[in-house]
Amino acid sequence: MPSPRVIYWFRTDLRLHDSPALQAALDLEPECLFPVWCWDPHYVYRARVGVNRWQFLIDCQNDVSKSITKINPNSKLFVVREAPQTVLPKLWKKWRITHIVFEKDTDAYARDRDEAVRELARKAGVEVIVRMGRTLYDPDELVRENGGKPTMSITQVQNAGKKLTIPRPIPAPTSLPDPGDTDLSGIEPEPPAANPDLNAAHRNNPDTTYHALAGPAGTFAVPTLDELGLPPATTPHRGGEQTALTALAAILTDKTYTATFEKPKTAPTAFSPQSTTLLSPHLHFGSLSAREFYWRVQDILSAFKHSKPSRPPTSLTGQLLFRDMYFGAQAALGHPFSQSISNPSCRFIPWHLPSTLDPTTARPTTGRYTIDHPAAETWFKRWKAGLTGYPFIDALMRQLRTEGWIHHLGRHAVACFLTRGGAYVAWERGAEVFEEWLLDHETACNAGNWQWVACAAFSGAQYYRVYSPVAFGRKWDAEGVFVRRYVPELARFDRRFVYEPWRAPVADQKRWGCRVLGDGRGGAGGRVKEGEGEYLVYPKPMFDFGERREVCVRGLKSAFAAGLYGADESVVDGSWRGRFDDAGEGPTEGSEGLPLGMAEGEEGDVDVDWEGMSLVVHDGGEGEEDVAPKGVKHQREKSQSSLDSHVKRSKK
DNA sequence: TGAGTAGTTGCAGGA
DNA sequence: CTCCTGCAACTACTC
Repeated sequence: MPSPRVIYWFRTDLRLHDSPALQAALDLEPECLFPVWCWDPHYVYRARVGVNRWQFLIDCQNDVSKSITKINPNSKLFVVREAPQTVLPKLWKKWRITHIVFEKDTDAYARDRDEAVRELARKAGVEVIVRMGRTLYDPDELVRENGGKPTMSITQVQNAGKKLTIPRPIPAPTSLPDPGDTDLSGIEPEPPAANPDLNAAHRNNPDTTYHALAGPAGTFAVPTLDELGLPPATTPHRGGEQTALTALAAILTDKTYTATFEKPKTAPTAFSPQSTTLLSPHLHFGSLSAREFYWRVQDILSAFKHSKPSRPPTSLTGQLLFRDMYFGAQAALGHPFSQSISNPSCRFIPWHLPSTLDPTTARPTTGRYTIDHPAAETWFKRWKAGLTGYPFIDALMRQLRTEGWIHHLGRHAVACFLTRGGAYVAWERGAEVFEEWLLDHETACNAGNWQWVACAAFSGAQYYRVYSPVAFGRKWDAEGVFVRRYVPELARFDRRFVYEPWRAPVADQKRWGCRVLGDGRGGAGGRVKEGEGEYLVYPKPMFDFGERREVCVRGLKSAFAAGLYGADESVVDGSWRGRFDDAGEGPTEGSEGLPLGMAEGEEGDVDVDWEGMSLVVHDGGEGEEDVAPKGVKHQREKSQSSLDSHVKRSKK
């Protein structure tokens, strides 16, 4: 029996600590170990990945490569620039590989990819070894213990979890075998088709990462943003296992914070520092193991005697259980989990801007949607641009775009506003924007949380509980420090008006340097001349929130009464229209409609553009300055005194 | 079984 | 600061 020659295939497990799959590779006692990353065109062109998430991925790859080299100077992360489905068989042959080892991934695309690789390995006589390390539980086992059903509530996860164990973390290896000869001569590269490129809008230059299989210098180097044709990242949040472990250690040093953490009590307006751990991007890329996080928190809880520790679901460990819940839901439902139509657990609600489905696959891979309602299209564009005219919403959207992370409750506020609490736009439109901009984008968690907030699935049923774009932010940050930081146009506004600047008298607006005018087309940082003065411009609210709230609640009420789900025949074939009357918001033109995904109408593109997209609001040589007024504390403060009925509520 | 209760994260007003 | 109520009223879970 010859000694094993092993490819360890890194994917979303960019770490050396607590990697059961890496351990399994080492347990083979291989003659040589090739740590490989396949630069997958699916991620480069077909997933929505903004520049900040690319930066985070590259950080993680460089860090894990450095860590490998530290243990064995002859080794590193070998980035091979081709699809795994085509390049791995060539590597097996060339490098005389006997085994391929990787971490299990239950994402819908990953399952398809890995199944293809397994089949190719079988044909090539290469043994495949897979271990789960991405979540607390193996999602398939969690589903099995949940009666084979998708995990749709935290109670189900907790009950199913009782029959399973969360493995203790395993230490990082202290030695790694040499890789073998990594010669690629004779291998025919197969560069991918770049079209469609869902990330084309981000690129200044064409992507060149596929020009050579082992990179421009033939060194298997991690590609750069420059090679991707992308401008520099704007996020301050950085990736890498070392960064993650340092951040985790710093958090756990504060035992009271760790043991008494209650998510709903953390402020979405805190930004320096933020009120939560910001470890989610590391969980996504695997630069931190969820199990390592879980057990290190759990051990602190066990020893904590000062006061009552928090418990799931609000505690830190509870946050990890929610992650497993979404993974379990996706593991059971597959591709339909991240879409509305054909998703059996997603309540059907006739949102505006529905996805255009690919007729052959019934999946929304077209990247397009139907503009059934022109105003909704404008609302969606303004929401994405951070120009809704509601400062709290705009601050969050600008923070999301520039930094790649916003607090969970901030995500709720903007998601509610786009869907059931304002614009009545399909949650998939919002999920696509989050996919593009979030560092921690995780298909399962993103699709799941959007369905939750939109009241389409999970615990989301109390649709009459609507986040106010004015009151919610003010509850946490009465001074508006957060809004002033991310919407600097309003930096000088009085605290009474910073969440609703359109109410400020014109004389005050002028005194504070910003006029509330128009619909945002001038963009953030636009200016207007009036008389002697020149002022910044911030848009008026794009709709009356009180009115929209009423319309949305009525729409949800009729959708709940109809009781339809995404996989119902009438939803898939379009005959659902007959079940709604015009009282509900939505495309309700009667029973004549085409199937929803193929509805007629002008088509929109997900890469919306709005002139206000330039978010950097520095102007005329003043340079960057901290826009938060000096001396303002940014703790949680409450104001109940100045609520002069923020937006009128109309009863139609 | 069916009634009662709880549900990580609403708002406004009040004690 | 916490807790309560009315608003209108959904679903899952428990016993």
